[in-house]
Amino acid sequence: MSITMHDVARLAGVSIKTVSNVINDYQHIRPETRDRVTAAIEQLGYRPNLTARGLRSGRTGVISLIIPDLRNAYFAELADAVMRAADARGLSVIIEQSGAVREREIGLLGGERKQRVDGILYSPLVLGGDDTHILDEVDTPLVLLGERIFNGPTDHVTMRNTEGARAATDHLLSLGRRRIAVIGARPSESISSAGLRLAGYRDALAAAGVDYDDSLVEDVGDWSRSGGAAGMRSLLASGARFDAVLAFNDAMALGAMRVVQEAGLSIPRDVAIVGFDDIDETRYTLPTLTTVDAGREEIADVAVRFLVERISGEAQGVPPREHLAGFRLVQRESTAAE
Amino acid sequence: MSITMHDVARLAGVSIKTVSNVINDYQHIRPETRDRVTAAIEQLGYRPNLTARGLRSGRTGVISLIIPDLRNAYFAELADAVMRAADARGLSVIIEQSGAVREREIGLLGGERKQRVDGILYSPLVLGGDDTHILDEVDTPLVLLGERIFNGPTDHVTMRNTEGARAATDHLLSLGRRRIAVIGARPSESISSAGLRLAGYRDALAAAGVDYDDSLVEDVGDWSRSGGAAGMRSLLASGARFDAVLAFNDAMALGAMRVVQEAGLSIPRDVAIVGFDDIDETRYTLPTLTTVDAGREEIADVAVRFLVERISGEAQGVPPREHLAGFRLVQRESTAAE
DNA sequence: GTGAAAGCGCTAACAT
DNA sequence: ATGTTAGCGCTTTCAC
Repeated sequence: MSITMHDVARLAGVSIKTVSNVINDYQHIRPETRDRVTAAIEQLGYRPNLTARGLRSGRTGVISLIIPDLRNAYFAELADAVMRAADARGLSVIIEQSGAVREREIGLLGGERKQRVDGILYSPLVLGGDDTHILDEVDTPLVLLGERIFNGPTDHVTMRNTEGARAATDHLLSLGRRRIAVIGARPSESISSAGLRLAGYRDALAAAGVDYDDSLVEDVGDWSRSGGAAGMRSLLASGARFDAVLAFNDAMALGAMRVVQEAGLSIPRDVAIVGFDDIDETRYTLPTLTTVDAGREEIADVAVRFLVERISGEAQGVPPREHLAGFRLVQRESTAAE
Repeated sequence: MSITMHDVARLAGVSIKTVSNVINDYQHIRPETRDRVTAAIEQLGYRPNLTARGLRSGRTGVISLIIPDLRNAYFAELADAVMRAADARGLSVIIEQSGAVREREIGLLGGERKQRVDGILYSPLVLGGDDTHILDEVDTPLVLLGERIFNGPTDHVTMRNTEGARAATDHLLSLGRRRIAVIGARPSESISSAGLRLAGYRDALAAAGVDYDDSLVEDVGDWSRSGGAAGMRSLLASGARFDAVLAFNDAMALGAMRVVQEAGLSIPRDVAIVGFDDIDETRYTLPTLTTVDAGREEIADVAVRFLVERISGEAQGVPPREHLAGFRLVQRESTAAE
């Protein structure tokens, strides 16, 4: 059916080994032989069969990215960054959505399908520290993303959650705000985005001598727009007074922003708002949203690099690495000084 | 290294063919033999090697989805829908981003990488009708999405752009609005989302006896939030009077909405707004956005089905099919009656 | 510097 | 109903 190395070899009058050598840039080939082979490849429009190469070499040239949901802007942007980083190294990316369902999150690590990939970038949302052992049983190279699991058996790339939240809170404090509400806290969790960000918030308050008031801290189910909206409604209904809000992600910040505006309050005059993630959208809302860019690009670049180093064996024997990406507070209208 | 069929066969005391038969649900196997093999598979934790199967069968079990950019919410949601549809059929999806760059859009159809997939879902944004011949040269099964190319050599799944835009315009007219601005038009293009939607707008105006006024029609470069914002700024600066806006996608609608609000106008009182696409976000903005759900799920389902039928040969000889998904006007606050 | 041949793990003829 | 065998297209020893 399609053109194989044999066809090329025949046309060039060489053996298939020589064709293989040319394709793989083997050094010791006589230039004229190389030219003859190259010409034959050109003439026939030959393309190496990646499946056959994969069977022989054990590599597929594909990695997978396991995330909760592409409809979540943060993950869509992470996926974009990962695909660019992978592309730069000649890798394709299969995206698998776990839907933040525990069984799927675990199942995706074990199924047949992981056979199709050389390595996995794994961003769990449900799995926690108690599940670390699950990673031990994965024989495919894997780089962990996020903050659900620390000190696992694999490389890990994540962000400076605590420092980022602290910087965001410091910023609000610097505007003279003292009653800073939080949306998205999960007091029961310490090792999670929520827990780490809450710690940063508390650090900043403590350093400024402001008391922590848990009536200002909202636990919402879903880190979505509607979750943020619900959190804000609950805050308003509680009668608590506040002059600023730190939402633990941008989606919640935007949901909260809507409710604040509906309530007739002005942003930032009555309530200043800061989000987290720096999703694209935050530059176009009314008002634009101050947020923390937690280093998505860097996370993607380093994660892909770590994975490639594990796949190639370059990093063989190197103990699990941990990389914390840099962050940056992006100031926009939602916290503009008057 | 890993467990193969031979290992299973040896343990079960059968030949490797029998193991293959069991795995592939071949009918005529004695139940006890099947059980023995199944037990051996279980015991060894055997997983078939998909690469080897792929080499042998010529199928990879992977399809690719070529889209402009995952950071665009419409495409992120399309990708989500496609992945669900593919998942239901046991297929994995490789996403490739063209970045809406012509060379990449064409290049992705030809490179080595397409070898890794059984079929392609192709959603070009730059390629046009003049490029139809490019599709002729693709030997991999391909289903075309979008409205850049019609009557091409492949199956095509798209939406009812004209009818959707007409319904949206009819809705605005039914509210008594007569000066309906358009954002996102491209008067030079007739076969494109912009052209088809503009036609629907004009149809509705004509049917209602309202004159078409091209000072109300904004051509913006980018169908993004910032494009929509720029379009609205331009409209306001022009001094044109309008009491409604039809934006040709939701991102532009949201950008325009921001500018309208900044200008101190009320939505929907002063200006009613309708978007197109029904991205998730439109349910959470302030006000929520009336929009056209153009049948994204249906598009994904049908496209994957068409592709699978082409890959399997089921649809061999069937001439290129065209499917137009149903649409639905989703009424929300941005066009609420007072 | 190049060729011959083995075999990656599987499926599909063909046999039995 | 099950076993034998021959490749799928490539890379990789090992010769020469």
